[in-house]
Amino acid sequence: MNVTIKDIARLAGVSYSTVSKALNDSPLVKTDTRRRIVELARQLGYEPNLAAKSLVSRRSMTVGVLLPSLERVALSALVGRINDALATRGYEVILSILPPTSAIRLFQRLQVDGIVVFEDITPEARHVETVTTDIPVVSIGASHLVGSRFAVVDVRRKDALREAVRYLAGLGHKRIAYIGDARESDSKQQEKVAGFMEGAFACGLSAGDAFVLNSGGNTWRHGYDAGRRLLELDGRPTAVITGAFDVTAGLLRAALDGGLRVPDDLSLVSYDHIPQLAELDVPVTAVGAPVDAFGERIAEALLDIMADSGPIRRETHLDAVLEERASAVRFPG
Amino acid sequence: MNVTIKDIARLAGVSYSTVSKALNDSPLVKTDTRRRIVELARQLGYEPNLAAKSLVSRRSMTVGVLLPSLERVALSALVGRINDALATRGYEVILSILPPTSAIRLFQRLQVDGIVVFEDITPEARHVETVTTDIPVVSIGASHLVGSRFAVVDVRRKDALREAVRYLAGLGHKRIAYIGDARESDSKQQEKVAGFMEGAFACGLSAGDAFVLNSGGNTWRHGYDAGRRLLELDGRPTAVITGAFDVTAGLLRAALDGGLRVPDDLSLVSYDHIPQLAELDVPVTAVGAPVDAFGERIAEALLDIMADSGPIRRETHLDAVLEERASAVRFPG
DNA sequence: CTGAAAGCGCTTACAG
DNA sequence: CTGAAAGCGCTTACAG
Repeated sequence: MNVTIKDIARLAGVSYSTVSKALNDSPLVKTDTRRRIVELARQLGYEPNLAAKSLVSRRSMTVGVLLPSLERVALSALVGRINDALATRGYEVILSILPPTSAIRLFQRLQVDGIVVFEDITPEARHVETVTTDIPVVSIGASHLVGSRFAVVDVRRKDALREAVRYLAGLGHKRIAYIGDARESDSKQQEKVAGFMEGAFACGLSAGDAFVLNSGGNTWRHGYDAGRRLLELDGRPTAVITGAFDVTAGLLRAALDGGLRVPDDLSLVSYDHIPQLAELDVPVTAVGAPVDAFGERIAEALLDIMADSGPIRRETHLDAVLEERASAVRFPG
Repeated sequence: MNVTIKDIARLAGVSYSTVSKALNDSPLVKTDTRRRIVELARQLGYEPNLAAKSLVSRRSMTVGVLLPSLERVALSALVGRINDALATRGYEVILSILPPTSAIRLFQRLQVDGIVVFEDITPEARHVETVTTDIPVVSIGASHLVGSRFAVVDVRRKDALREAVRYLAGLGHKRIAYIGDARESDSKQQEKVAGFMEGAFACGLSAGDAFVLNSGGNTWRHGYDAGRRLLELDGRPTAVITGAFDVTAGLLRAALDGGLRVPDDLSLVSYDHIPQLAELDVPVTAVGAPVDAFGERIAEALLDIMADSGPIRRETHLDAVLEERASAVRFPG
């Protein structure tokens, strides 16, 4: 059997309510007593029973994160940040890879205080039956979940892509390609494509000079494959904007393997704003919401709606930031 | 506020203990009453409070899985199987990517009934302080966790690799390479290398004819990179054994991209026994513990030690199975 | 500053 | 077959 506050109380010769207070840093207990109790708890390897705590306090101090997989680097990074941000506020984070409906049900039973949903990777999930819940939910982008206490935190993707085009055009590039997942089923990917097109139009590029190469997905291998196709292209662009970190990594590898010099032969700007972009073979210029801020804002949004007990809906859109690195230069370089 | 059994009881005009029994399919309650209560619960969207359940029943019906990431396909597949196997027995599975010490502490607080640990991917974790727990733990391979109720479930990797060599030698191949993560820090990878060497020795291959190409890691890109190196090799092997699914996928792509025909120019056998191997560009012969059985055995081992209340330690080693597919043929083909 | 009491939502003997 | 009671481990007014 596990150690309980009653065990500690018996050994310390106090009542167990005093132990409870001591362990929760209540000012109501004498410093001396508290120290003794805390030390005893440590020695006994006491871990509070979250079930009991949550039952009486009506909060579990637990947040559930529903995610499709950890296959994308940028996603793993973001989950890590969310975890850190919530841990700072004393929340535990648990993950589930169950289908949305089951995951939400599990989270309800566990009485989590909040839920974070990544819709991003599973467009199929849209077909899943709608789940309604009173638990505060933060969704990254839109969601099929209908909650009465609901926030969307998202990145201004369009602006990000527009900014990337403007930046490269400003460096004198006239032929620019967007390479990323351009499947129509995923609205977020479509936003990036739209932003790219708008940016190209605004910069006076013609349809022939600014074009989209659909990688068909956002993994390393999609990027690598797209990179190989890029190498064989007639009239290769002088600059490329990639739609996600893993695509960038794969494409960069393909380009370097193919004998292309980056940035000399090809300038590169990547969507996703994570430190890993600086650690690639060539440090890559990033555009997007910086992951630290992104994770922080997700955590904040969740804590916000958790603090509020009434129904609430809000949206936060993070501004894109472009961070210059060595991967893009003036053309002709 | 969420719906509780008291709410249901009031609306149904019965005591809440009757509701509890009805909802738990107790034979002590009249079929008629039960049906009425169950229907009412459904209508109200009742979800049982796991905290309360776990507090009184002393079991949470929850299993924690501690994993470093979901980056490897074979690992994701295995986690999925474990989840299914445990769900069948009524257990919920929650994941954590916290550092081992923190994850175990969280699982203790959540009062999970069992823990599954994947040591595999993080050799660094060995340096982490040892964690002792009374919660039943199943580790895939050895672990730095010291529990009093502990089981190891693992694959006979050596045998698997030996079998792969024997199979290819039996097909007439004389030059065979093992390509996979051969870093010395990871004992599991070392086992595969050792099995390969033993198999080569037993089949009478010389050191020049059977060699190891260290991919330096087990991801797709490690496999792809190794595949490119393979293409440039003088005296290329006629058959290759790869050490993990993602390595196989990357290497196969590199080989096909490089103009090599599989299996005509190169026979291929992959470690890891997952259905995804059949879905690659060329269906690949697998050797290892079939993932269904693997997941099932992990779940069984955990349920076993969970059923037993005393201290217990046991090891299960799964036999490797070789499943023939189109990727390997007789040499000269 | 400390302790006794009530109660969180549930299950499970026990009595009827 | 149904209900009243005790209790799981904890927190939190409330009394002292």
